[in-house]
Amino acid sequence: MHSEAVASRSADQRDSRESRNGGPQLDAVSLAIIEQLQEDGRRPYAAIGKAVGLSEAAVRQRVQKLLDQGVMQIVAVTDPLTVGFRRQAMVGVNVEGDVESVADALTAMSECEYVVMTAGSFDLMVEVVCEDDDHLLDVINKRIRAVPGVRSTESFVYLKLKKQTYMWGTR
Amino acid sequence: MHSEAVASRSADQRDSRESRNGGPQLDAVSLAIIEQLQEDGRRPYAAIGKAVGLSEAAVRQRVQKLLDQGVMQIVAVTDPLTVGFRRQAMVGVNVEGDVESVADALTAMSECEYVVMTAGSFDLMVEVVCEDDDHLLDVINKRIRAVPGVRSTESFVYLKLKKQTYMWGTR
DNA sequence: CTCTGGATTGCGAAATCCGCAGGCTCAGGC
DNA sequence: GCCTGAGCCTGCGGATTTCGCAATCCAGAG
Repeated sequence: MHSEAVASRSADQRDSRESRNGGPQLDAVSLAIIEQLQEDGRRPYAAIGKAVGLSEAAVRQRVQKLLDQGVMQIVAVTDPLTVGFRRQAMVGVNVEGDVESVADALTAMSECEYVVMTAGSFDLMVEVVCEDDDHLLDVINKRIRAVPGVRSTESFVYLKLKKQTYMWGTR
Repeated sequence: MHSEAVASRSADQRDSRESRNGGPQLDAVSLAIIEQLQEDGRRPYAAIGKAVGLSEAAVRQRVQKLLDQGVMQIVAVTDPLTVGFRRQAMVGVNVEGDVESVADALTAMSECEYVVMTAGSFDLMVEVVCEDDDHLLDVINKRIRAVPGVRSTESFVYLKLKKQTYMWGTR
């Protein structure tokens, strides 16, 4: 019962996307479903179906597939300050040797919330979340710098978080 | 709706010791509830209640309060690469004059997912999410650098996202 | 044309969500 | 002591949602 124009356009996007990253294809309907769940992760399937033009069962099946494929996850996110983590920092890391193995080592540390390999004057950027200054100092100087291959680090302690959204996939 | 509540809540508060904790303190039970919802944002209230030792209705009331207070939000999060945003970058910004007004200007840009004021060799760090290289180039060189007060920028283009968790409040 | 595999739909049963009334505890005022 | 109100929890019935499954649709291959 729904728009065939959307379906044909999604075929084009599927081809171009798949050639880039080989990941699972997302058509316009799945994107709309994700958008709904980015507004409210507990929105009922029937309400989502009404919004995107699908039956409740179809939405449920697609959501389950998106979760199984790891395309999205539905989770609670919190403001770190209100749950007792008073010090955050972005840490730029320079590596000699294999960058990926260093990234894996940092990924294994629970204080590292966010690890990304970058091009530029840093090889890695890492966001660390700590309870206080001592904890932060310990993580940066004793844990991160102790990883084999880490040549140097530069820290940017957070003073104020101005914006943090989860609207990936929309716009 | 108001999905940026978490970040915007602490926006206009200063260095009062009390306001640093932002909202209300969380007891162990609320923390346990958050932990449950960080594993699965759609977990039924009854199952959460069984895990934390509360009735279904009590869990429901607490969750609603945590959402209303902006302590947490339940949302779908995705890997930007799999939903069509192929270029991301962290941008360090140096500012002359009022840092906060520059931060507000960047916050208003939809491509800026994440804006934080920092101490260190950058005054601001901004995460930018774009569809392609042209888009990224345009945002950095034409939009960000055009903001009054921006002295210089340095970009770190993302090569590979290694870790992205939402486990704040656990550990 | 037929067949096949994937996606969607409809529907009944089970589970969950929701609002509300009532009970319990703890401070604070009289 | 006694009362009162706020805050939190529990129990419960009805409305809503989720779940599993069989049937249907549809495009593409043979």
